[in-house]
Amino acid sequence: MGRSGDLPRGLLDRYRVRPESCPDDTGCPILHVDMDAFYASVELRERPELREHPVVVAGEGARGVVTSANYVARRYGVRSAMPAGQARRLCPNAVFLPPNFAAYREVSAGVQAVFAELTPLVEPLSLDEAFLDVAGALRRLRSTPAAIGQWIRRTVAERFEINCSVGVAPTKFLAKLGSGLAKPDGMIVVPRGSELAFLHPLPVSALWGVGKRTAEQLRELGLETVADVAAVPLARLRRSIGNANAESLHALANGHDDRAVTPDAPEKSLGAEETFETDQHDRDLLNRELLRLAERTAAALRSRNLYGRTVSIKVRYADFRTITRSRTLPVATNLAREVYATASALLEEQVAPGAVRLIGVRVEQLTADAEFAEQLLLGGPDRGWKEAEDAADEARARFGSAAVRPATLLGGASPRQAGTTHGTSGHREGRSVEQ
DNA sequence: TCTGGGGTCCTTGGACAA
DNA sequence: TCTGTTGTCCAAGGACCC
Repeated sequence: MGRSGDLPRGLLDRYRVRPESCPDDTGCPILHVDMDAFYASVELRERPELREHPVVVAGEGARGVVTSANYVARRYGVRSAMPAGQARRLCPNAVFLPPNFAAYREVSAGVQAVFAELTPLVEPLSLDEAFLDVAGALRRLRSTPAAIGQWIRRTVAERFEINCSVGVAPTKFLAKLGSGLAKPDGMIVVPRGSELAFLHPLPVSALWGVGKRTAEQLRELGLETVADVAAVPLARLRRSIGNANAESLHALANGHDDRAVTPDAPEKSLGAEETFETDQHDRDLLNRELLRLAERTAAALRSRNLYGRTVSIKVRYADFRTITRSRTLPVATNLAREVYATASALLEEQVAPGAVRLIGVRVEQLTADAEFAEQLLLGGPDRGWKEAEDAADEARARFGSAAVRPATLLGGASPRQAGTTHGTSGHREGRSVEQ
């Protein structure tokens, strides 16, 4: 995907792969594969009669947002991350569907399996996109990067009835830009040696890490294009946007990006959050919601055999002001009871009363090393809780997630609308169309 | 228009130890 | 003993990504 919506496509035709021509892909081992309008495309597999209609996948309820829209809906101005109400006004005849993450995960796993047929060097970024490094596979496959890209596009379309776009380049950043610019259903090769010619006409928003705020700051410096950023003295950039951001943008703008494709990056944090259908003042209700979110987060930790040391809560007030408060525990945990106790204490001690629209729990400083935590638990007062939560996980696995719930949650309906809960994958695709 | 949910990374600033 | 420096950890917030 990438942020391709505002990029000058006309300049890029010479990089596009066509049946009759392909740019030189020598020295371009990195592929970025990105599904087109992924969630909407998965939905259309089940509802092919809607293919020519505008279709929008959006969260239900008054506060839902668009997570995906097919290209017909995009012609009406529907964009991902747009409030669903606004999308309805723009395109009243669109078919609105609630997200079905289980289906998206299933298709995503199938697509990942296609990648695995080619190379072990696959780095998934989300359900709908991944980097592949095919350098080591070229000889074995007796192929070229561009031919592999075309094979992926053909195979994914045949097996899953979904189109994808591919960028082929010497670096990850350029491959990702390429796939975004190739959309929909296309492929772009950025030949080695053409990096700067490809990059420099693009607007600063094309750079990885430049969002709305940073783009504004760059504009204040008089920088409009990637070429401008490449030419500005690094010290001037540092003063404006900070050291790390400046160095990263300056390097990217000059075509430098030596990041490798890394298949198994460890997770740094895990969490869950919920936006209420209506703003909530009731502290008891907020506490019950914290318990529900702590349960979800701790179960996610245990399913990955991870423990976390820092518990943080997030509260968004009705005016959208957002605060976070965190506390680091002496010992890492994956027990809902401990996560909840810490979260609840943070709420009581550090969060001022007020109308709350969102509440969340997150666990950070993750480790797979259970030794220290286990030692303290064994024989200690918490040992029974660990066994109880392990048993609860087993029961959920056998009988479903509703099989085991804390007593305080029984009968206490969430103030969210029914059917809006979901798993840990809250990914939205199609940032390219956000503006 | 009125803004979800899951994440990562960076900056700033305070506390504390060496 | 006092002060300054440096490094590390922690906490909070912000920007960004999908």
